[in-house]
Amino acid sequence: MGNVSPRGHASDAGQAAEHAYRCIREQILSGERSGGEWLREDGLAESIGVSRTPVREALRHLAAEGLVLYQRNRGVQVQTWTMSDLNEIYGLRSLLEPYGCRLAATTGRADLEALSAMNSDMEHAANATQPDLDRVTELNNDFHRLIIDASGNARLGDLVTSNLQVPLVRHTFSRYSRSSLQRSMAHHRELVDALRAEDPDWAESVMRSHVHAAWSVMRRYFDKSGPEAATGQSLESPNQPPPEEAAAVPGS
Amino acid sequence: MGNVSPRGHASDAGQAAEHAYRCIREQILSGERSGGEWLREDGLAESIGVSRTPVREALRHLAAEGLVLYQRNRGVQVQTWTMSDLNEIYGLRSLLEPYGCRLAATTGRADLEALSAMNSDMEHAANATQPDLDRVTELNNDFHRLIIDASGNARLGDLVTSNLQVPLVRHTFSRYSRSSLQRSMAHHRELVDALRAEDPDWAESVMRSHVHAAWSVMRRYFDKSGPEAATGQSLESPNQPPPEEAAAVPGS
DNA sequence: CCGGCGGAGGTTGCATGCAATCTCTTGACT
DNA sequence: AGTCAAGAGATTGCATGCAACCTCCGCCGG
Repeated sequence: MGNVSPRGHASDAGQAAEHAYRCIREQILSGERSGGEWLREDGLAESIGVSRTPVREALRHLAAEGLVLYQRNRGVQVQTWTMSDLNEIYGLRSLLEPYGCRLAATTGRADLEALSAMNSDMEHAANATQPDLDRVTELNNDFHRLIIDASGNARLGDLVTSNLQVPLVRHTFSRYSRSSLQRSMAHHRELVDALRAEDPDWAESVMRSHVHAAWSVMRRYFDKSGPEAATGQSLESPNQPPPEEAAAVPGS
Repeated sequence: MGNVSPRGHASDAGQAAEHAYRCIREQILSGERSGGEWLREDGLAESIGVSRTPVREALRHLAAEGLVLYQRNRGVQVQTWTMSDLNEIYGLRSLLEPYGCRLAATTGRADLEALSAMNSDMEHAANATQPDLDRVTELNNDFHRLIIDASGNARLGDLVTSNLQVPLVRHTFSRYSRSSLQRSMAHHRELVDALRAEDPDWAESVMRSHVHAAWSVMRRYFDKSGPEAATGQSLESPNQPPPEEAAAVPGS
């Protein structure tokens, strides 16, 4: 992520506010902050080393992105993710990512060399005796980002990264079975081929399959483990505040 | 617009901040503030009657939505809209709105009575000897909003209203020819029928046609008049004769 | 035992003050 | 005349203080 939003509407504020925003966002996305947890302005300000003002701006920004829940005069808490949220987000991603991929195939603006290199690195990291899943995740994000940027529709990239982000995806690959992981890699290779062929239909189809496959993995995992695993609560301290019923919602 | 965002992530802040946000947003969307215009915190604060702090928060929010351009230590200015922006936004709307409409047809959660009533009102307002285009615009927005809300995907509505808004659409109907306006009304009636039939393909198709038709009108107008008209600069004059250029819009 | 009430503690909401940064003008120098 | 530089003015960035509000606990009355 550059210091400026892709389209250049530059929602980055001053240094302190921007720093606070990234810190808090990173903590939420990484699962360091569990769903439902209260984010106190004072505490965050002290831990980040700035005053409350930039922290407030960061929290507002995160609220606009839907990562935190704002409640007037009460504070903000980390958003909790239900099965319904997951379905909403993947439903939209399965629409937008293929669209971006289709556009990228028609513009031919994608850097195929870079994409190929990422895939190689990714496979290397995934197939090692001790797979480096964090590295895989990072490369995967970059891969998707590069394609969506190549679509030429800057708002599309903004939408996906700002409004359709879920903490879970950070640990997505730790939930993939070996075969699912291999299929994901195969999808990536096929995507590059489709882009090279400049075949919009092909590219779109592969990407749609790719997203749906990921969706399936998440759904299965979510069903088994419940929301608390998804929000990172179960990966936290042994004793955490009462889970606040995050309620498994009947799928949409 | 309720005082709470549809999904309930409640990005509404305190009274002053929320009020400032709505004031400024309204000024931008209505075209009262022209593209490129600088928005000074101090001036806005005084005109709204609050201090700079809530104004700053409002501006940050608007920056996240892409309505204003933030530049560090320099200030914010109203976003300028190019043909490319228009295409990006309508490209995404032509994807998301039909999707929402499809979902609404499957959930059957749409209030068909209300939609029908809106259509009647809309036609009445449009067919009067002196068409009330502001009223038509308002009803049209409500109509689309209701459908997208009925999709059951709350994020979808958020995305469209928060990230895919353009000042132009406020005056969209003043740019419609009589025949285009009639077609738009016909689309609306057909949409209700498709929803009543609970036919996802039909509903999706009609909505896609509907958005593409609007896109075409905007593109044509934009080409002729240039961006400065789109940002509201040229609409300041007291007398606004409905252009009524008899443009036979090429069907999608 | 249960429900309503009031005060204390804690947290956010907003206003204000000051420092940092940018812009624009003025002036001197080449 | 053109270019560069320095200073004044203006504007944002951030910190802090105080008021408003919410929550929670203890207390009283039924």
